[in-house]
Amino acid sequence: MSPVNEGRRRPVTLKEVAAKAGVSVSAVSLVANEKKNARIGEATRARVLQAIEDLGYRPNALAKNLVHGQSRFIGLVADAIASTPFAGQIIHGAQVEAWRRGYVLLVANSEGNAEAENQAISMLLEHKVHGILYSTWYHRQIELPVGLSEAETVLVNCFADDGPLAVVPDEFDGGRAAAQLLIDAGHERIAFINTVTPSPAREGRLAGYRAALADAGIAVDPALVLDADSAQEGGYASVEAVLASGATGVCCHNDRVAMGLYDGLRERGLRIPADLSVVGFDNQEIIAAHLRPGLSTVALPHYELGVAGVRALLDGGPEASERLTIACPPVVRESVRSLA
Amino acid sequence: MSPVNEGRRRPVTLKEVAAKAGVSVSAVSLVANEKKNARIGEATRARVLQAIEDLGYRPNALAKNLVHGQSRFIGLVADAIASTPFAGQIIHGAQVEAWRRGYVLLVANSEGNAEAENQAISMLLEHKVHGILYSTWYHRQIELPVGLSEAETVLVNCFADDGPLAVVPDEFDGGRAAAQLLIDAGHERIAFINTVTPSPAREGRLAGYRAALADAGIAVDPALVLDADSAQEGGYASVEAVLASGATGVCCHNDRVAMGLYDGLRERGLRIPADLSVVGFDNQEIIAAHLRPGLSTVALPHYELGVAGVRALLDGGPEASERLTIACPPVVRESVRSLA
DNA sequence: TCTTCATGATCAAACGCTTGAGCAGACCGT
DNA sequence: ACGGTCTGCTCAAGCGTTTGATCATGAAGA
Repeated sequence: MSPVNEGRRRPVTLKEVAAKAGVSVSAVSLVANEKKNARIGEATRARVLQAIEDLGYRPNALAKNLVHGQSRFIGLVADAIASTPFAGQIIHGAQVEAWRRGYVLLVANSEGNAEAENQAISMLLEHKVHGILYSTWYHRQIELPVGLSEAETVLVNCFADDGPLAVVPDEFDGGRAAAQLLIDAGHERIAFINTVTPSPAREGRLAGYRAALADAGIAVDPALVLDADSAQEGGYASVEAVLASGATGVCCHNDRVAMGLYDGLRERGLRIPADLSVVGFDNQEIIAAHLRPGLSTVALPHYELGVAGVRALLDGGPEASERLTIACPPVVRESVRSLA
Repeated sequence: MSPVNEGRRRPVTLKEVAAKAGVSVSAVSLVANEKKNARIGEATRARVLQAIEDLGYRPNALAKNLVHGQSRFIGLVADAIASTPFAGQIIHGAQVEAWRRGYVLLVANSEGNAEAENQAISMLLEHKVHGILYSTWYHRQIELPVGLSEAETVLVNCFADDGPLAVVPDEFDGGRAAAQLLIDAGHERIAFINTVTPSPAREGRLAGYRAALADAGIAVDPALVLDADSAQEGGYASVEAVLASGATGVCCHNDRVAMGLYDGLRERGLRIPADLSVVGFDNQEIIAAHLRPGLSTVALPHYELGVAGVRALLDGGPEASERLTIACPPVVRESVRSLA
């Protein structure tokens, strides 16, 4: 057995500490938890502390929870931990906030599989989680899994009819912010490459774009709203249309579309932002920060969604069936040319 | 209170089920767990099952664990859940394998902060995890956090001197596979853009590349091994050098470098793979699959690392201080031109 | 009729911890 | 000298389970 594998016997219990210190279990418990109004003499306290130290005692969180009738667990079920950094950011945000309040995250992923999902939820319930955060990697409407009704639930990045409180990104505001980036730079003919798959992102961002133009006194030309697949290929395929539209700037449905657009433009020998200003959406680090030129975009607040989710769960937050929207802040890089 | 918030009172216990069914707690326990050699009559069993159903009883996993003296938890500490999809894939792999064996993942992230990390480990220990998976988002050597010695540990995607068993990607094999992709296509003058920061990836992949060339009877020309920053910018900056080297194919230290290289080549009006064949490393989905043309690369087996980590933890696996290497399989797309 | 002996179910202890109640002794005031 | 108050600590019940030991019942075997 290697050196590092030493010392891993059965965990030390309160009882053992008590024996070693020559006091009762209660006394040790009192000392270990630094109970305010526990009356323990200095000498005894010191002896107990010493014993705890010597034995390397670690409280048993499970037993503690049992006594208190409530665990310090928060369950988080995600549908796609692996595929994108998005879920990771939600997890991270939830993690940090949960910890801050003395809670621990129990992570389960359902990877789109309904059965796995039910199992996951069952498992969370059996661990008597304080509540459950149900999250999706892209903002969408969901069918609420039945098991969820057994626990306090908050939906993160998704929502359901008649469902519990949902924490979602403010797509409208994001769309507006994206367009505003171009408007502020003096653009007036601004195209919008939207995705074809219906979603809150599709409708919300477009509406935001329209609102921004309207507010700026720019007429919304339907010819400037283009359809495309929401991946790189879609952006690439839209180059012709964008150029034909006579736009000087374009908002893309997401960063991947923008990336495809970059490719297509470059192939035609056009430069960004000299020949066309481009704005993305999502602020997907690996893309946005490293395209040439850096892509100005609007961030999807995944981390904040996680934080807000935990907060809503623990604090009660707004009533069920409501939506709590989180702002999508613009991120300025170099893909927008100022016409001023 | 909304409809979905109903019915969330204190969880139903065995005792309540027993009362409802008119039997003892033991009987219910026996039925609920389908104990093989428990002698319970058909009638009673049915009655109990009915009561369980009616009351919506869920066993309390915490209490179960208490009795058994061991929890079904596996702790996973990661250093960068949020930033890349890599950690997500490790988590996912670990999740799936843990579940398969009836374990649950307790995820903690340290985000590089030593104090947070110690807290995280403490928390895991207090929850009496069965073992801990300590993972990093890129393959590297680490200083083993002290707390880890208190639990069975497996390092994932990292290793330590005198540390516990480490599960890591086989960089050497990966480097070889990358080069082989070009060799098989008939290339003989193959460049290698390596990173400048020392790491197992840097040394391992290069060694693999050399070995592949040697095996193919191709002399290794030091002038073909280039240095670059390991992000898009590095690849972009290497274009000149690669072209000057007279190489017909190039292995990049990672997909991001390849992405930068794509950019640089395109700016010079050169086509991939017609003018230059490119091979990446990492198989970062969002990049590799969507570049134009699709990037042939070598996959980093993060998912498998997670799976193998859990397996090693639960099955004992090889001795401590050893390394378990996981293969990096090539992923063929369209960035390599066949010279045959 | 009186042991056996399955069968069906219950008892009670234990897991590690918390906590209100209780108890012995020291100290105070009268 | 005696009740009262404080201090320092222990008791014991209880959290929701599991499980080996135990017990009551009726049927089979002698």
